[in-house]
Amino acid sequence: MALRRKKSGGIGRPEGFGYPRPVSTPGGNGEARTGKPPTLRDVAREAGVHVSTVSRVLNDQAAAGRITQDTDERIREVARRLGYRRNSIARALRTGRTLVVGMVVPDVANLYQAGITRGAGDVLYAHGYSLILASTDDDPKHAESQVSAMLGVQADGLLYGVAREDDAVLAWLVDEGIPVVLFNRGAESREISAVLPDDRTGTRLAVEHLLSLGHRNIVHVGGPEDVSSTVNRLGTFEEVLQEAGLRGSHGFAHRHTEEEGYRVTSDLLEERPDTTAVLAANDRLALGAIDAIREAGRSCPEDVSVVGFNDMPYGDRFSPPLTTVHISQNNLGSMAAKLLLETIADPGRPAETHLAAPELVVRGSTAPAQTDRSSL
Amino acid sequence: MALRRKKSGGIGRPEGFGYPRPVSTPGGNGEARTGKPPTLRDVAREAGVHVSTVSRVLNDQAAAGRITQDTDERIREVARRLGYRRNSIARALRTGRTLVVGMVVPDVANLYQAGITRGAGDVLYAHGYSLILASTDDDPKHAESQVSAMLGVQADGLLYGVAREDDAVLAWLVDEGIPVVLFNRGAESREISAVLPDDRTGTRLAVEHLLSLGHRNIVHVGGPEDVSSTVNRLGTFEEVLQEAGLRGSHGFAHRHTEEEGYRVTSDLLEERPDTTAVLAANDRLALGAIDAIREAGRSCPEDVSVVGFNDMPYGDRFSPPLTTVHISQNNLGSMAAKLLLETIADPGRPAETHLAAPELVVRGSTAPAQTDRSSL
DNA sequence: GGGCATGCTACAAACGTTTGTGCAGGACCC
DNA sequence: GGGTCCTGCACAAACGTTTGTAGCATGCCC
Repeated sequence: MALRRKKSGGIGRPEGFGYPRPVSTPGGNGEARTGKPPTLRDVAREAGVHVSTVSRVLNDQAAAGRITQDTDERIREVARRLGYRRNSIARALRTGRTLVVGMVVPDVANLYQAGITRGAGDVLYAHGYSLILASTDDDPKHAESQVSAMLGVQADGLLYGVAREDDAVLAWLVDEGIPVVLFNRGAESREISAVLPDDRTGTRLAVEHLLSLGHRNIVHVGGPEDVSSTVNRLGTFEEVLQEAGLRGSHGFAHRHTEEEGYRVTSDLLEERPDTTAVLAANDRLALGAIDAIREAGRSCPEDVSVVGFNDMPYGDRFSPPLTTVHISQNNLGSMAAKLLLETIADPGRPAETHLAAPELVVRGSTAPAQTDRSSL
Repeated sequence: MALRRKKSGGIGRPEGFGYPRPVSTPGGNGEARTGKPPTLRDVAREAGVHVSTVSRVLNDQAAAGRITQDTDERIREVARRLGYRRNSIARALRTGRTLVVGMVVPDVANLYQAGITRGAGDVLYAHGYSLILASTDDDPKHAESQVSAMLGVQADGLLYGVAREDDAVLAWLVDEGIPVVLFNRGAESREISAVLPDDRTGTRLAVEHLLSLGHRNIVHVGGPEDVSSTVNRLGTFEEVLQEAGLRGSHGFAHRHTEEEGYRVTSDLLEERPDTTAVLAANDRLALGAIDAIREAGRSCPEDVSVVGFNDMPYGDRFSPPLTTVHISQNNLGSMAAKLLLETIADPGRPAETHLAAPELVVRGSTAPAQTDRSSL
């Protein structure tokens, strides 16, 4: 009762605030305002025209001067007075388009993802779309139900950020013919558009940085084995090392969490005690790596350097500040959104893959290798 | 073409993966699969029954044994075979409920908010609802358009996390009679349910901690003036100080950002150079405060202690690790979601306000006050 | 001044569901 | 063995839009 009863001044505010009020101004309209919101029919009746005319006017479909200026204005005025708002459910049913897109991310509570969400959301909203969000915990089992929910609301397209190598959910999506663009992680298929970080360039930057600091015993903490970025980053890691005549060890984390970074790094450190640098596939893993290093009684960056990937927010405030590969989250998100919008508009267009340019940002977690530890 | 053409094995995966495939198995169904997804009518025709029967079966409305076991099974089988999925747009049109709720947060890219989103999302999904998300940048002007978009998709209810004192958008929402529950920030109105951090208790904990460390010259960095938590936190700050026979200065930030925290703290430090502790209304402001302290040539916590509020993720990794008041984001989010669900189910229920219990977590940004600075 | 083009608006059929009600046939009771 | 009740399903009317097409004026041309 409390909610429905209030008609104005609901929270004790003065009259005349600057926001649009779709409901009629008190006393401004003839028919008593029933509980139901006004429909096209109501507006039509009040304006003395047919609903189709109202529909066209309100959709700016007046096209080639099909409707009198006068009628047009009258309809708009009535609509405003009645507080008409289009029922987009009905519209969606009729047009087959919902103007909703779904976005599935590994973890909403991850800062890096949040930036992408932000970038995507901005462009989507600018185009009149709404964004529905789902978080899978980076667990493929969750992905299926989340995606199912999105198809449930008849999303016009999907932004899919949790692709795996043999991704059944993704296959399903493609099967269904719904527009999808991948972000963060790719799929082998070239038939799905994607916007991804440039893993290879980024990793090369990172490894070369480490090499230039004199590090020779470098290990790599990879992400889940069946994720494209893991594969690309590991591949490039080994490649660059090989070019330098070196070899590195690596391990795989099951998930992109600090705990996993800790676990994998601990193992690696035990296996290769002479390690002086670790390249993590992701900032959170890097954080875990730093924990492991400390746990092993060594320090970062004095004894072992760490470099991450993504440049998550606040990375500069950590102790030590994290050296990492920066990817513009906002750009990545907005590029993905734009691509999806284009795909929705023209489902037949060929898929394209965009690579977001990486940038190495050197901070406090990397330092020159101790050239001669025994001399200390 | 790329997207729509593929019918199976889209990304080169082996057959027989473990996920449900709503589309028919190749060759499994008689009628050619046209472009359009199957409807209730298709299922009905195939199963030789009326659509209403199919509808009831698929909605488990078979109620009191109204439908034969046999018919029931046959319908389900056909539905599965045809890959039928309910068109929730049509359903929403008919039922007037969309099973979508909107959530508006100040900033998606804020970790603290992300945790709340997470908590809310989990319970919503568990109840078959989808979550559409909007971020306002903590700018009331954005809020209006975002909320409008949510009403546009006919959300069944709203989780509103950006309430201000004279919040026109909120007033509008209440006017419209749409179920709303506030989180993070309250409104004066007792007619809207809310789940909020217990600002008073939390602030008291924080100030008492500072006092117990011997601090006597404490300043407060508040948030925007027209936000409930700002008012509550400032009020309690002054109250506790007064009980101790002290007085503190304070300033207001326009937004909850590091930049604003920096600005306000700088001003405060200049005004009261003898300050030895700052209580910030929020962790991000606290971070800015630390910046300001350093900029002023002093150090945290040695010269001046800082305590934040919220306990944002990674607060323990900052340098120095942040002493702050912990609020369980997950709980807060899930409580808000539950409350909203109840309100949607019964719009007439009286509003209730829940307070999330705070907990002081002492880390490295606070230290005992230098009892006698001049003696050093 | 009649026919024709043209400008403006109304008609009506969808879109895919849900759900109150109607109607058979069979079982049960007396 | 007939009435009554239940069981199991079908009918049809919405929900609020959009949009192809029809229709009716009016103005213009010849």
